[in-house]
Amino acid sequence: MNRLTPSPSPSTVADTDRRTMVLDSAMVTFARFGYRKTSMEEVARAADISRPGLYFLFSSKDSLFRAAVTQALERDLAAVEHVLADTGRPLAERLLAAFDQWAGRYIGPLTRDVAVVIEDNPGLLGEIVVTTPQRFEQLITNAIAVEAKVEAKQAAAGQVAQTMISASTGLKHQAASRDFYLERLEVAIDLLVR
Amino acid sequence: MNRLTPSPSPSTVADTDRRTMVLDSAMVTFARFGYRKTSMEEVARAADISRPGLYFLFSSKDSLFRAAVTQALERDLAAVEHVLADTGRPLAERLLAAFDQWAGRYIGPLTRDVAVVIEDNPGLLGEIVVTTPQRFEQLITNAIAVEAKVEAKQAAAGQVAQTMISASTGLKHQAASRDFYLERLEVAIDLLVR
DNA sequence: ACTATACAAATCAAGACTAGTGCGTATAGT
DNA sequence: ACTATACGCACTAGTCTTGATTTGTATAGT
Repeated sequence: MNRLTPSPSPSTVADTDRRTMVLDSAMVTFARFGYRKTSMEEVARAADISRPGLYFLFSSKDSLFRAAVTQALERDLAAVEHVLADTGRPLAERLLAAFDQWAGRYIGPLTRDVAVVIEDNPGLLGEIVVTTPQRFEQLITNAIAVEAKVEAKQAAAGQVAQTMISASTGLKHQAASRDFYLERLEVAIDLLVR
Repeated sequence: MNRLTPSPSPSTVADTDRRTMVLDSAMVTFARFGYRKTSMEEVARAADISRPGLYFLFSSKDSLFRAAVTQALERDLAAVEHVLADTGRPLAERLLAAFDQWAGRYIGPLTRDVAVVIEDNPGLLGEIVVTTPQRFEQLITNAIAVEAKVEAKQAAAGQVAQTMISASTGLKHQAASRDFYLERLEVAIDLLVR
């Protein structure tokens, strides 16, 4: 029906890039001012297109926001998957990098707003905000279970993953900087997968 | 000068109890409606004294709130200390009980408000809200260090304590019920002090 | 060592009104 | 496959007034 299904038209690739780029700048704008105080005018200006043009790409402010957040989360999850797949590196190292992609990069003074605007609008976003963390947990659990040699440790992989995620969540609230978050989380990971 | 210094008068004990009881009901009222929307009239009514009588005991709304929060935190910390001191019980068990006193009991639908009203008014409360958690961390660290037989584990006691607190903080945000919090934290503690 | 009553001053909630902003759509043009 | 312009509708922000609360204190009484 539209660009969600790949079409043979020659401009499809360019169109997809357009949407992607618009969603990127939209996410930044939403993060900066919050959902409510961000106008479609501002999003359009940031994306360097007209406001009606924006409505041509996204049917409403809601759906634009959902699409922007979905893209961001999906991208993060893909990065997490990619980092964890590099079995050449030690497990602890991969886990730290995975958590950094998932949460660490949203801790600084500016980037924090991204996490905030997502957590502030669960009603608008629907199930994405609950399913994506679940998929993240599954990825972490698998990465730990695969590495575990003893059976007992394999069974505990889920518990280790959950504890690690709780520690990460706590640190997200305690940490003022990405570096602080990473330092503390590295310690936590070492304690939990040793 | 006043009741902060023990006086030889025969009514001193009764006075202290009065203040204590007033502070208890005040804390409940503040938690229920928030600091701003709680009137001195309501606090007085809940404590079953007159409003001028309340001003006789506490010079202002600010100082009443500070005193109420301080007493609650101090009591929690004392309970934590007491639980940890019972060296007859296994370490993991004592730690779980300690965290339950510190955070777990403030997770349910009603009790949550206590934690919220404290976190919502850091400006009014001053340094209490930062020093008390530090003292809690110290208590946990000591409890772990004392138990550790190997030197290496003693050195890591601080790291274990910090990780445990981060997990607890994360769980406080993830958990809807006290039971969920306790189940997950028990797992975390077992993983960290095994 | 309080209670009951009262009071000035400050703060706050409610209502009404106005001006402005923003969403979604339509239309004409390129 | 868009841009430019415009329009109706809803909603929000700001302003003002008015009435009610609330704070802190004072005073008289027990």
